[in-house]
Amino acid sequence: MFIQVSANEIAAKHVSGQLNELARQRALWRKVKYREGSEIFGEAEPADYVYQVRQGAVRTYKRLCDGRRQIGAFHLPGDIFGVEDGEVHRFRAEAIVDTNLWIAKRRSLFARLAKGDIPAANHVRVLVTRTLEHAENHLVLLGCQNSLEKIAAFLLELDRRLEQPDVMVLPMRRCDIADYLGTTVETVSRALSSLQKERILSLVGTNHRGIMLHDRSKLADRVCPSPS
Amino acid sequence: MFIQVSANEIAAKHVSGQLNELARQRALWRKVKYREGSEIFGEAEPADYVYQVRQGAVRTYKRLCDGRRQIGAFHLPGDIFGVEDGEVHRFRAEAIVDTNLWIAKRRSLFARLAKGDIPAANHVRVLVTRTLEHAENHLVLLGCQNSLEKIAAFLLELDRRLEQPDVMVLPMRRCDIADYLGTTVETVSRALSSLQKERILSLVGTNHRGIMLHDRSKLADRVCPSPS
DNA sequence: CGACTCCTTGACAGCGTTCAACAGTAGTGG
DNA sequence: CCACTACTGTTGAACGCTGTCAAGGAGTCG
Repeated sequence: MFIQVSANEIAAKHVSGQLNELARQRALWRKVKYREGSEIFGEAEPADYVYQVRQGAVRTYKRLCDGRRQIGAFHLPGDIFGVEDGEVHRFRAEAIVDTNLWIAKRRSLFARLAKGDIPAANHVRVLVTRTLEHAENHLVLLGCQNSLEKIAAFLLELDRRLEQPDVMVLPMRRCDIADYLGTTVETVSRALSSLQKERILSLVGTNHRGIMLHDRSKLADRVCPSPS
Repeated sequence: MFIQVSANEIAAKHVSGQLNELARQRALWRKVKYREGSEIFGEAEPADYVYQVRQGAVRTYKRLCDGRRQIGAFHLPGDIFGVEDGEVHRFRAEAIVDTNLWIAKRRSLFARLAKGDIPAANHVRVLVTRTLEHAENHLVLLGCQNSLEKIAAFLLELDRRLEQPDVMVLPMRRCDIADYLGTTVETVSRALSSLQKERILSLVGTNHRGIMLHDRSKLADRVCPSPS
């Protein structure tokens, strides 16, 4: 759901043992490239494949009839997405930047489930559960947090997943962040500027896609941890 | 996630075949009663049991350190909840009113998974997937909808699940609705009053817990459907 | 009856959205 | 090389939705 930018290729450490096992059987997987902005699968489309990001980044989202959009997750190198229990996808998936994926026929995977392939079944359950856990935390963020807290939580999560790089380079635009956090580009921009004024971070590079965190503990103070 | 109020006992039609199969094996299940407001399980507590609502209603939620609360779901008669893939619960569960549950030892269920009980594994996957699907729709509601749309969506979902009763009686308080929708009691109250002024619904009964929908299509106009 | 809880309503302020203008960069073509 | 366009992000100003605070009504319970 977050970005791997410090390295373009996925790092083995980011793939759990179980996922590794699932992905290791390369006979199942096929390589596919998607250009920036192109659709990987649509909402209510048949869920015929399972995807793993190798390079680049993916956003999954739902859209309301009047154009409003809610991004459910960002998928980064190593992440597996598109695993559904039903016949169709409930989200639309697009490449945020030029992206390389591995895709696997879903039927071949589910055929193994039907045959009683317990490890395969467990893998699917783990993947779905991980997705659920992320969605649950996202609910709290959308329902309880104000705009500064949302941005802080977003940055900290990103920072954690990238293992605190010196500079994290966001592959997504401000409007993607806004639609992920349930706010607007202007609010995202103002929050980042505000944090920069407080010397908590620096915005660097083209379009300020790069972010340097100077004071992670101050940033953490801005977001309320989940346990009561 | 919504309330069964027209009948106190669960109706068979509300339990899918698969869930029925899981629940039918009563040898596994034990009956437990919870008083209004009492805790069924806590956040980060060991997930030793699986629960099915027989009578009453349950809320599951997370709380931030300063007291803010996000209700993830309401569980009604027939609903199974507390199924986790990990060792601990990620939500806290409380009885909204006096509630009767059936509980099953989780280990006995997961023992069957480990032994290669494919139907049992599928049941768990279906349950988790159903929870995920609800959470995904909830994300859109929290991230994209304004207060009137949230209330309208809430009411319509409730109405659908109750199969359009003449009067639906909410087991939850306004503050529960507010924390479910990411808003406040006052906003919930104002939205309901506003819809009543427009003759779309009537509030009846003690504490206005009863709601009669007069014009479901007008109410549906208030909420934007998900497909683009 | 009094105390309590829950809900509603009003007044007001503030956060965040909306609208608008502008800066910086990349890409294109003369 | 520069002009032009397109795109992204930033910032300012004004508005409005929603949160906050406060008061009061209605029902419940001891």
